[in-house]
Amino acid sequence: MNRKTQTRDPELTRARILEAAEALFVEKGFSAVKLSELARAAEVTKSLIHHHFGSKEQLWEAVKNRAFERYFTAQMAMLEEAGEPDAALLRRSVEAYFHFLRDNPGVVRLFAWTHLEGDSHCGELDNQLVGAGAEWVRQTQLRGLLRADINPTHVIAVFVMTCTQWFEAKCHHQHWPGMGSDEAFLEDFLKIFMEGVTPRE
Amino acid sequence: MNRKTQTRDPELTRARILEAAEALFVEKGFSAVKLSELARAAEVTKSLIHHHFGSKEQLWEAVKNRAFERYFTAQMAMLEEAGEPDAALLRRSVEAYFHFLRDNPGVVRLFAWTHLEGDSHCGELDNQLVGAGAEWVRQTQLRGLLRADINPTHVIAVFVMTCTQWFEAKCHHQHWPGMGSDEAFLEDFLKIFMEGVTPRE
DNA sequence: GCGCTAACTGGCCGGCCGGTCAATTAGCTG
DNA sequence: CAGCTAATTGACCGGCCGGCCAGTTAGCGC
Repeated sequence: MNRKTQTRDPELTRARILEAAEALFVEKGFSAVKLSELARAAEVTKSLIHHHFGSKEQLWEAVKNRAFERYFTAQMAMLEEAGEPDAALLRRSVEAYFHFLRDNPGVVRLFAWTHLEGDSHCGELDNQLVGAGAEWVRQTQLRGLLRADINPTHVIAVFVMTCTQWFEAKCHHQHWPGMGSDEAFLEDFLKIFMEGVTPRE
Repeated sequence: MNRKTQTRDPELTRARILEAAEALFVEKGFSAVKLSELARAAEVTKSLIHHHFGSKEQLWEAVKNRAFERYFTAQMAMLEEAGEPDAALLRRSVEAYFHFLRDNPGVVRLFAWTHLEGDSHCGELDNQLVGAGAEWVRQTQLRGLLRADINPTHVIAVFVMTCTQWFEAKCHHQHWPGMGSDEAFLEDFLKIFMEGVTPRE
């Protein structure tokens, strides 16, 4: 509580570097970031970055790991407080995921950079997330509350991908004629999605 | 027909540079590409690149413009050979778009890089594409063949975004447990999507 | 064939990139 | 308080980046 008025504080230094690095990497991607500007932004010498993280690449890995860890634990927490597997749960999951991405634009961009690098690490990370989600869908299908003729993983994938792309490509489609707000789009997507996964009477 | 055995051919040189540049930019993004490697790949001197395109930035713009032009005209062609506005047309449009992206992975990656740059140029380009598509949806809604309580632009957006993200984030979700092939996913997506936009009896 | 334009070449440049290193010193251990 | 570890500094490095320029020459109009 009282500490950190010292002149040296390696943990805080690491944190400052990580913070500045995440902001810059999120904005410009790995190769467009210069260590010099990063050092300036973190109010740290370039040498300190190397001292704490070894190289630019290793720092990039550290930034990604930290961010994806946060993403993962946040999703895991949502998952655990879920209730009975039914259509309402699916709807709430979509809403929660959409709003999580809206509130964490950095994660969305990090995912995008990572995809372009072809790095599949982030995908492996949420294997159990998707696995659990798909299992719920399957159970809901068995209870007759969702259409049974659709691969449960695909159900998860469809809403994850739509939400992700909405925020990832915002600059692309936000000026399309007739395009609505975040909430208006979410509502329309849910109309289509929920109707599409619900069994006919 | 016979020409191009000459020692000089500016058009072919430009084309060679554009070709090599597109391949490299698609793979690595703007800032990770070095003019030296690009020159080597195009079998051209670095000076020649500057001679024909001015700067690295201008070359990047030229590459994007050319690619998006191709995308635009291809979509426009599809649009013109469409028939009566009904649900079947919508389904065929989704299939056509999905397969176009599958067959043009470079375009998908260029879009992704462009989105991360925050460049909205590509979005403005297909304003009329989306406008026309939304208008069709609206007409189909008026004829009672699609649900009328959904913003037509959002209908277009949902399938465009799902298709795009499927290919953009392939490395992310291709190893998810239970994930199917391109065609299996498309089929399931169409089940959800078409059912979701069709009016109840 | 003559001359002009522009395609093309090779050498060069200033700057800054990521990274290293030796020296300094704060802060903990005993 | 001594002694050690590691956080921190600033000077420095080789390499290569994007870009420039003076000079050469192919091809075309006249």
